[in-house]
Amino acid sequence: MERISDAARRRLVTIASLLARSTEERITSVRIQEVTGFSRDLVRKDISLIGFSGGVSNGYDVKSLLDAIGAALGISFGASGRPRFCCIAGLGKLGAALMQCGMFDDTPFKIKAGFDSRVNRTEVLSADFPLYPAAKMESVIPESGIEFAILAVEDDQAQLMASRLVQSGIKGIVNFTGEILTVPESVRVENVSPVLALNNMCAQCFER
Amino acid sequence: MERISDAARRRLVTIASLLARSTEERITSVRIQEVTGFSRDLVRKDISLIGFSGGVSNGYDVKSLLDAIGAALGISFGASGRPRFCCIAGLGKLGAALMQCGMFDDTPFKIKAGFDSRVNRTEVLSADFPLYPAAKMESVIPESGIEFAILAVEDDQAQLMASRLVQSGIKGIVNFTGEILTVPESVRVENVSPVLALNNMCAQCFER
DNA sequence: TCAATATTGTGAAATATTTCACAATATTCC
DNA sequence: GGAATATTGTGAAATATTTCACAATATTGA
Repeated sequence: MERISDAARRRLVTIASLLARSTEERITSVRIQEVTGFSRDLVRKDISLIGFSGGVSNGYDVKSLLDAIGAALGISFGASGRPRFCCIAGLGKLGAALMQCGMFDDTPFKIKAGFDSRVNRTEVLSADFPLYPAAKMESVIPESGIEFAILAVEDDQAQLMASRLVQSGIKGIVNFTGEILTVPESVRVENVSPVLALNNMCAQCFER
Repeated sequence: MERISDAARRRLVTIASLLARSTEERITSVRIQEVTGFSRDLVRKDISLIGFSGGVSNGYDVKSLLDAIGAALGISFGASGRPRFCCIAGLGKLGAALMQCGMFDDTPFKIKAGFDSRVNRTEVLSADFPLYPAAKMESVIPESGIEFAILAVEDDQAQLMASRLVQSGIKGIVNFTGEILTVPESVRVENVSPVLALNNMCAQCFER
C-alpha cells in the first residue's frame, strides 16, 4: 500500500471525526467536500489510499468507512475504543479548565494524572485522577502507561517541562503554550496555541 | 514575487514566533532547523520567498528578519502592533479560562467581548471586557470591529454558533470544539481541539 | 425495463513542493 | 593576510501532491 502522507492522514482524521458524528447512514465524496472543504477527488484518493472500497453510486456506508479509517490509522472514536492514557502538565487556569471541562468524556483519551510545579496547586484542586508535583513526572508517567501530554504551563516553563515530558517517555505533546517546542524527532507535537492560530489566520487574511 | 503557499506561510509564522522570543541577535538556518524541525534548505527558501535577503555567513539579523516576515504576512508580535480585536463565544469552563488566563496579554490580539447563550453566565462572570448574551452577537461584532472569534461552546452548539459568527461578519474562527465546522470559503478556521490533536498524534504514531 | 443520472476508483497529466548542488560571500583562526 | 570554514541565495532536479478524465457500476425515475 502506498505511503500515506501527513496531509492525507490529517484529512482522514478530520473525515473520520465527521463520520463519527454523522446521523446519516451513507455519505458521498461531494458531501464530504461540502462539509470539510477538501476536494471530492482528494477525498476519494485518500479513501482509496487506505485500501477501502465500499463506495457505490450513492456514496459510502458511514459506519464501514469509519471503521476502515480507524483500522488503517489506529484510532477510534467514542469511549469504547482502546484507551489512550494522557496527562495534563500545568494546572493553572487553562490546565484546570481542560481537566474539568469534560471534553474527553466520549473519547478514548483518559486523563490519568495532572502535574504542576507548585505543590499547593496540586493540593488545592480536586479531580477524578491523581495530581502530582512536577517532580513525580519521571516516575508516574512510565508507571501509569501515559502516552500523551497536554502542556498548559506558563510560556517560560514550556520548553523545560516539554523536555522533562520527553525524558519521561511521552510519545506526543499537545502544546497550548505559545512557545515553539524543540523535541526529538520521535516525539510528536501538535501546536494548539490560540495565539499561534490567530497569527496563522491573520497571515492568511493578509495573503490575498 | 512568487506566491507563498499555505505551508510556507505557516512555517514563516512559526519562525517569526521563534524570532520574537529569541534572546540572540543573530540566527542561522541551521539553528532554525534545530528548533523547529523545518529543513534548513526550506527555511532559506521560505525566507527568500518573502524577498528578504540580509543573511551573511553568521546568519540572519533576528530583528530585521522578524520585521520582514511581519511586513510580508501582515502580522506583528508583542502588544504594540496593530491591534486585532477578538471575541470569545462560549463562556463555560474553557471559555472562561481562556478569557482569564492572560494568554493574549503580550500580543496584538485584544479580547473585546464575550458571548454565551445562557444569560446567567454573562451575569455571574466578570471580565476586563463586556459580556453579552449570544443574541447580541450580530450587532456587537460589527460595531466593535471584532475580526476573529474563539469558539469554546459545547460541541452540539458549535455549528450553529459558528454560522452566527459568520453572519456577524467574523473573518476567522479558532475552533476549540470537536466539531468539523462548515463555513464559507472566505472565512478561516483553525482547529485547536485537543481531541482532534490527540487523534492526529495517534494516527501519526501508528503510521510507522 | 431502460435511459438518464450519480458516483466511485484510478491511471495519467498537471502542479506544487522540497531537496540538491554550488557559486558567492562573510567569518574565523592561525 | 590568507587558508579553512560556514552560510546564504537560488536555479535545477527530484519528489510529492492534486486535479483531471473517464471507465465501471449503481441508482433513480419514467
